Amino acid sequence: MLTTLQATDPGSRLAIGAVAAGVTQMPPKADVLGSLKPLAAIVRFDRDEEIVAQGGKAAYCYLVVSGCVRTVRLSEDGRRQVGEFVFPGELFGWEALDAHDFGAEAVTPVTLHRFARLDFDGLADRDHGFARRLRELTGIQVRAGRDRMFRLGRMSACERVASFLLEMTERMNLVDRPSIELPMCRTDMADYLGLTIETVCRELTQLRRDGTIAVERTKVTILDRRALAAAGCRRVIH
Amino acid sequence: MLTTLQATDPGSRLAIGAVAAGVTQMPPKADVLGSLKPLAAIVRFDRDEEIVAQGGKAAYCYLVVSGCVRTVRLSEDGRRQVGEFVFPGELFGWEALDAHDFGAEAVTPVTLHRFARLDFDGLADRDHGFARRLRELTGIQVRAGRDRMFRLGRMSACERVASFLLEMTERMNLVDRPSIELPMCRTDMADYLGLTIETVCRELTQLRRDGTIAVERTKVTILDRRALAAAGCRRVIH
DNA sequence: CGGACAGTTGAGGCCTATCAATGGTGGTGG
DNA sequence: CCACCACCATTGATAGGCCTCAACTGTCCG
Repeated sequence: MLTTLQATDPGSRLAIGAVAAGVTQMPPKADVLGSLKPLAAIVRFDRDEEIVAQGGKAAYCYLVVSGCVRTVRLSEDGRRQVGEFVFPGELFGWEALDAHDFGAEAVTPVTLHRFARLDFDGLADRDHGFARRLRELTGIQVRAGRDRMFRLGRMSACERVASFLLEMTERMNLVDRPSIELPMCRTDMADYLGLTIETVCRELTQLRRDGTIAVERTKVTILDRRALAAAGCRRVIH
Repeated sequence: MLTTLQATDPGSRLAIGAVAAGVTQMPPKADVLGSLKPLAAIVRFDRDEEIVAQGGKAAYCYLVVSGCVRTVRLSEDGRRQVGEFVFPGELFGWEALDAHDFGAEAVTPVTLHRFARLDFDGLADRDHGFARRLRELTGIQVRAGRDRMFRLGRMSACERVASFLLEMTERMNLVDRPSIELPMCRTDMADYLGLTIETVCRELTQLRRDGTIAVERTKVTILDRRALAAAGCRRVIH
């Protein structure tokens, strides 16, 4: 509406287009926490272990050192939504209010730095740079959330899966490499994308048959990145 | 956040349940901006007027004084996603990075306070309280985004519409009153909920036939709040 | 009055969920 | 070492929810 999309130079238009197409922004692997590190406890969790409980008191937040974490919400009737996957160098749990609205679980064995939220806020009060980077991080997180909103609200299954694969290559810093090892199982992918496992499988198969990717269990090789980026338009004819 | 709200009493667990059911949290109508107000410019926009362009440079952010604003993303093929509706007392545009990933348009005639992002950041540097409230606001925004994510990814059309109506009564501070005047048209609702206008209509009709609500154009009266809260389970049998 | 527009309702089709069965892999214990 | 089991992934058949296309109504406004 009101498409006076005036201007904003041609470039930015394209950039947004890319985002809308599912290429989500990647958080900078900044050491946001520099001066906080001495206060960190190192904690480890096994695969599928619960790190924070949904509804649990938000006493700590975490920085992923190695491995992969998922945040999850489970509704009473068993429906499950994965909020996000968290990769090394990224934070989670710091934006909670009093309680964690999403739980967190280890997708793979993980090593984490754990910070007391009190220390966290204290540092933000003392250190403007830290507070500023925190606000920047906020922007990144909110933006990522909006990308996912578009994906869930307006993308077909095929597009969701294709954009997911592209997102993962970015998130895992493997843009230049064709092959990625997905840490999460199909169920996690499905609950992240708002689909069923079966549909995720079928779309992967479809992309494989098209010669766009190769799949063997958790390893996905992107054979044709351009086609993957364009994927999904096949079925959505407007 | 971290505001010694550490009273994770039994209630908070329930609260999460309610959130998962689609009752989103309402941002506090705090005057977050106290000391910034002198720097604000007052701006007005007519219905459907563009306030910030999608992809536009993020020079300003806004506080809604009166009226309602929607944030929108438009993809190249015309698909549209409404990111959020912004009501009086709430901010938008402050979390942008370099450019606005969503545009903003006036749903109704609106009056806004406009702030330069630079002033905004400057104040955050000087005023810990402001910075802290900003972080708190972040948490609220991220949480609301997650609620919508669950809605878009895991809720049926009926549930989405029902939870939307409940969200609006909360957002507009009309929880106690049965009748609300929705400021937005069906198209906006549909693009917010990831549905089509027709489906939104049909679900409203269904709720009306059930005796749960009464509808006349933009005015919706909630006849049976309990039934509305439970709505949608009808079609999702697990 | 007529035209534009938002909202509503109906018919039909597609996309995705559901139900079900099979194949493959890893772990465990005989 | 291999049988067995549990679990994940894949594929097929079918059903159903939501979208698409279309027609109609009511309202506003020139």
